Amino acid sequence: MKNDNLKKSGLKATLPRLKILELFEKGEEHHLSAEDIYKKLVLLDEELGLATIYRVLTQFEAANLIVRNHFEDGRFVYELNKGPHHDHVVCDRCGKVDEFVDETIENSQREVAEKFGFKITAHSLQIFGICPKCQSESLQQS
Amino acid sequence: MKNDNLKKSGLKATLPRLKILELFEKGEEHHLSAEDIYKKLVLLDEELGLATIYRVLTQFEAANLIVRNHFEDGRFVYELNKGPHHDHVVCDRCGKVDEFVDETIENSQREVAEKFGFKITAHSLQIFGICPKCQSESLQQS
DNA sequence: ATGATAATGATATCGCTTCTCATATTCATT
DNA sequence: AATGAATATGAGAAGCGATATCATTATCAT
Ligand SMILES: [Zn+2]
Ligand SMILES: [Zn+2]
Ligand SMILES: [Zn+2]
Ligand SMILES: [Zn+2]
Repeated sequence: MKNDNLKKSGLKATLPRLKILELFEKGEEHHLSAEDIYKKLVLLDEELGLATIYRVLTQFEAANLIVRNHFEDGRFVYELNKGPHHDHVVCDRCGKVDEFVDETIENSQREVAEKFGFKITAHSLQIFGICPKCQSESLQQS
Repeated sequence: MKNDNLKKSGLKATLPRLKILELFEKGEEHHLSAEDIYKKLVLLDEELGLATIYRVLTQFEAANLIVRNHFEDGRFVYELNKGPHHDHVVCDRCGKVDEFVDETIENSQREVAEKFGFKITAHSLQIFGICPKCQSESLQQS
């Protein structure tokens, strides 16, 4: 039950938190910004204050329920934290996001950090490019 | 001569542009934000408008004179574009930045992009952690 | 049901960046 | 060197994502 999920994280089971968690678990879209969530809830006639959404996202991240990502478009997007860490391939044109896990890269990162004596806490890797669909669309234009 | 550098890029050799380029080439600090540049120029009694600095940085980047980076602290930093591409290791505590080049990672990224059919345009990789100096400082406290 | 504790939401504010537009500078041409 | 068309500058406003404030409301152990 969702209630328990929240309580295990030390968070009261409030309506806003349940709505937001539900949205993520419904999973129509994988990576959601605060604004995305706000708009989706408005459509469902479930309006929450934007401030609440920002707060809840921060709390969910601290509780490791969700993971925060920054795809260089000026805002943060969040996704449910299920399964192992992954990185992202992002289309410059349409915003499509693919996910990947690459142990070679992960290992090399650890080696780099070690070489500099850093105790690694996190990393952020995005590959930007043009997705197949957008490639074929530009061909048609020219 | 710096004038020619700018003209080759199709940019008029104006005072603001020369001052900013000079700051980068002096190289006291490697990664500079717009605000950093503004403050440094104020100290040198060479005040420019902040708007101009932002504009010039955008132009320099478009002209490939400088490279833009985002270290997840909410603003962009720029560095002179000399030599090959590199990525960054960033200290969460003090902000120290080390640079590295890792062909294994670069190659794996190309493979990932290929696997998804993306035509790669850029990537962004930062490793975050605690630098050696900050590690020893936390030891002393506890 | 009650009340202490914590959460919400409207709004103000923040920090970084971009936009606007009147003024000033650059630079090719005389 | 002076002229003028084209371009750049800078002060301030505005944009935008995110955070802070604070009076009101909801939660949940008792
Ligand atoms: Zn695309
Ligand atoms: Zn993801
Ligand atoms: Zn440090
Ligand atoms: Zn660098």
